[in-house]
Amino acid sequence: MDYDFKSIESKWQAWWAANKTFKTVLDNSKPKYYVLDMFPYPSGAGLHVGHPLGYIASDIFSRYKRLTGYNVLHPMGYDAFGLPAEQYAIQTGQHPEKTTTDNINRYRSQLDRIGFSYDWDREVRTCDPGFYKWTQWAFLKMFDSWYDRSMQKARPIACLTEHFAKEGTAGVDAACSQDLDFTAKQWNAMDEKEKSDVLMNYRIAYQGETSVNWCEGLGTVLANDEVKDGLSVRGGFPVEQKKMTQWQLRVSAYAGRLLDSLDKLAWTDSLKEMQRNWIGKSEGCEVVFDTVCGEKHLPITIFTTRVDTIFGVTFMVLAPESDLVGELTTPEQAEAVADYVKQVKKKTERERIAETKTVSGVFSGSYGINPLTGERIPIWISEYVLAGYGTGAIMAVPAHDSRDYVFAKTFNLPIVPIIEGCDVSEQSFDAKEGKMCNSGFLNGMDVKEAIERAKDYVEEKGLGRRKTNFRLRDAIFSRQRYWGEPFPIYYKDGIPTPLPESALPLELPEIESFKPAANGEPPLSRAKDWTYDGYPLEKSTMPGFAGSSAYYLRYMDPHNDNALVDKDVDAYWRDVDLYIGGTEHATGHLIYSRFWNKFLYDLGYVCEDEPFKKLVNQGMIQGRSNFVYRIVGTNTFVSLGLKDKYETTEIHVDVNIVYNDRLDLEAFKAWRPEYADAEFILEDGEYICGWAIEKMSKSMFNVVNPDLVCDTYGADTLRLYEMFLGPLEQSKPWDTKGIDGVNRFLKKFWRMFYDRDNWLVTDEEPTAAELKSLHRLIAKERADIEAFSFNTTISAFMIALNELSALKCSKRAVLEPLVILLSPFAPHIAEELWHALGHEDSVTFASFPEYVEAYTAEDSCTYAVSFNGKTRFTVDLPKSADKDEVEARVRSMEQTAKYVNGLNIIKVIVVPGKIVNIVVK
RNA sequence: GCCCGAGUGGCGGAAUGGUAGACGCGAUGGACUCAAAAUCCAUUGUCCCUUAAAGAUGUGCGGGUUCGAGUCCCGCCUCGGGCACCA
Repeated sequence: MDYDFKSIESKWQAWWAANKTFKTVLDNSKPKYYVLDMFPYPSGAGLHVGHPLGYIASDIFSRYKRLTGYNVLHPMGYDAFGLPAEQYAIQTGQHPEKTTTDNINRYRSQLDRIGFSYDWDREVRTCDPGFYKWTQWAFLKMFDSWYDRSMQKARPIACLTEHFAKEGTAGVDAACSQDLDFTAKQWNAMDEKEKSDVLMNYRIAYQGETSVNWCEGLGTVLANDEVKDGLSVRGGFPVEQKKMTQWQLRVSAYAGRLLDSLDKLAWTDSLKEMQRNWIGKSEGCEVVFDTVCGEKHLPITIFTTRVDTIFGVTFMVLAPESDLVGELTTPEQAEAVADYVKQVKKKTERERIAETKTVSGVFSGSYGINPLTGERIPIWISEYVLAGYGTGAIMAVPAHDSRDYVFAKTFNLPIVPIIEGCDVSEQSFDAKEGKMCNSGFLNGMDVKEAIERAKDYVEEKGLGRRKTNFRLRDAIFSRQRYWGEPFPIYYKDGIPTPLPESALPLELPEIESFKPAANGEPPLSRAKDWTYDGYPLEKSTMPGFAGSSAYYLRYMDPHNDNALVDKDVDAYWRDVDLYIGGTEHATGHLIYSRFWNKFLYDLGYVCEDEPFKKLVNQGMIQGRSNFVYRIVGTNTFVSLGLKDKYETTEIHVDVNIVYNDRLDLEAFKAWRPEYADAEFILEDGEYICGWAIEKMSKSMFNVVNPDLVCDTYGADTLRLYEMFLGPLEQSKPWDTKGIDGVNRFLKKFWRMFYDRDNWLVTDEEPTAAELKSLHRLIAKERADIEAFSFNTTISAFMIALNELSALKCSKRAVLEPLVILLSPFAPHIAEELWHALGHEDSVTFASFPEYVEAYTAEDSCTYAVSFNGKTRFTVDLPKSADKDEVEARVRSMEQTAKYVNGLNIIKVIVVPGKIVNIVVK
């Protein structure tokens, strides 16, 4: 009987589905293990071989964990709201729900062919009202919460209103958009609208005016991570800065905690570093500078991390968007300033990025007073200072900051060095090292010491205070789109009012066209009766990251209609033990999800404050494109090795008609009508194609569909091969070159059991050599899987199989454990053989075999053998050997005899466990 | 510019500081076959050499530590990724 993967794979896939083999239930008698994949956005293109890479790895790990006694939660679902479906809807008029469902079905059938052990009863779709009910619910909770900085947690807004009614803002330390100051009396005198406006300043989900990335092409605002180089990531439309009122999430309130708890996560250092950079903590100082604008005095606050350089301040700079610009511009400069501000506003984000090297700015006409020296310094306005960071105003120290330096050089402002011996004639001295000079009481101090001393001084004299700033901004949470979660908010007399929980889910209404409505209004303004209780409902929808922020919690309890997740269920599954996905979500989903989880944790809805304990980033699978070379002006194609003899054009050719870089000529002729009468110049009778590593995409004709691999080699081979390709984390090109190797391995494995029509397995006792192979493999597999080194696990399997097949070992006592060992990697063939061995239950429920120390122990250590101090060779000797035994062994070795041939051994020195030195003459 | 990560045969890639190149692909030779496919066996870093033995050399470059370095340290080069006026 041959290894017939087709019938085996479809048979067991059907059997698993019928028996619900992978159904997971809460089981307090077993330890839990939660393995999660980043759920896919079901795009119209379907899966290519790169997508399943992480899914295969997580599936192997899930199956392995089940074999080692864990109750494993391993679910899958779809991130189904989003722009592409909507763009497609706008172009074709098809309802996004329909295309999304179609795409999901396609994904599902592709996933099913690979033999994943998902519990499909737990599937979630973010566009399903039963799911987005809980996205909306979480939003309502955020709307109804504020962040108490003194307690470092989110609390119900009711606590805050109570406090306001009694004491006003006194004693409130809240994360807010703007520092407010009012008394209880003032608060109590406010009307509904005023109170609503005040509370917006504190809510965790709030509405506020902000400078947003407006994308005209898409008709919506975008988050920073949806914009790259001034273009939208989806669609590549230009993006400009615009002030708009938008729903936002006060993610910035959590910046400190998001940063601190990174330390306890088992994520890669590079990913943690990315998040650290994104959060961007900088510890410094706010300092108040008095300013003189004509007759007017106006104190302005700046932020700096280098207070120590305050004696080197020679000017100040305001961001063009800063409110202070208006206040500090003198009449003489008014026109110049207005021109400049107008000019800056006109520029798109893209142009601003492109022009970072050119320096621009204008003098405001006002002066600041250095609080330490009393010196009068000019105040400038320049776009190199950002309105959104710090206070939008800086003190400039050109001698020790490269940006200030360039500015000073351009506008001829003085440069005063305050660190001994530094040369600032060509460039600034930015390093935090050296001794201070020209700096009053700081003179002679080391820079690091001076920073601390200066901060103390500023605080003692009441000139400012220590301050930690973060780069992390609040997340803009509304999108002017249709295909997303509606906000559970209506406007009662203009006051944003939350829907009652009982009204959730607020379902997306049907509309006729998905285009933005007139004057930039969101598509939902086309909906009839988009009202609640007679009042208009919010018309924007939530962004893509809303639905993906807490989906891992919903998998725990997907059918619960009364809670996002039941308390007891959450207490069992707790958090994701292993999360597998790409690095592209480092500063998007993975930040928002952590924020969302911490918020739910603060309110007591979940029991862990971090959602993803361990995170593994699978690399990207790149495409390997193939080229043919057409001789210019002909329909003749020349093979790679001969192409330099002709003038040729390089043309992408479908990789599916190329095998090991050899072109299938007939398939090529059939590929496109214009090639039907193509002619070829071959080398050695073959057409060799050129190749290049590129992104896997339709336009490069390098997309490899996993279905095709399943057809030709089977899912087990696909799974093994994707893992065998190299380390999981590494990006690598898809190249089918080596796939025959793992396929051969499976065939060979099969032949241990079947020889044509004969069942070979016997009940004989295995020999010591056979047991050695088996037990070494078990030990290796356990260690390697735990370390996510799947490629070496497969190598070890191949070695063991070669050894055992050389021994013609078809003994049940050896093969049965081998089947279990193979089952995480190649579940179909393992299931087939497991049943052939007489088991009725799935191999899923078997136990991972134990290894016996005696067969696996490494009991030798390596000695370096040297002659007169020069090492000649090394030798492995038993660890147990004593000094004399080692000496005797080494003296008797053939190699020793070779090196001392014709010489006398004077003395042998043995350093236990390390060196044997033989002194010769 | 700043912060990570990586450089090993024809290729993908292995190597707790201890025989570099495991395992796989490819290639070459052979067995089986009318033939092919499949399968099996052998060889396969480079150089010197007709071949072999034997040797030399060899993990991006230059130094260092060590009896011993792909691995650790210092200084470069190249490639990949992230951030990018964040004061």
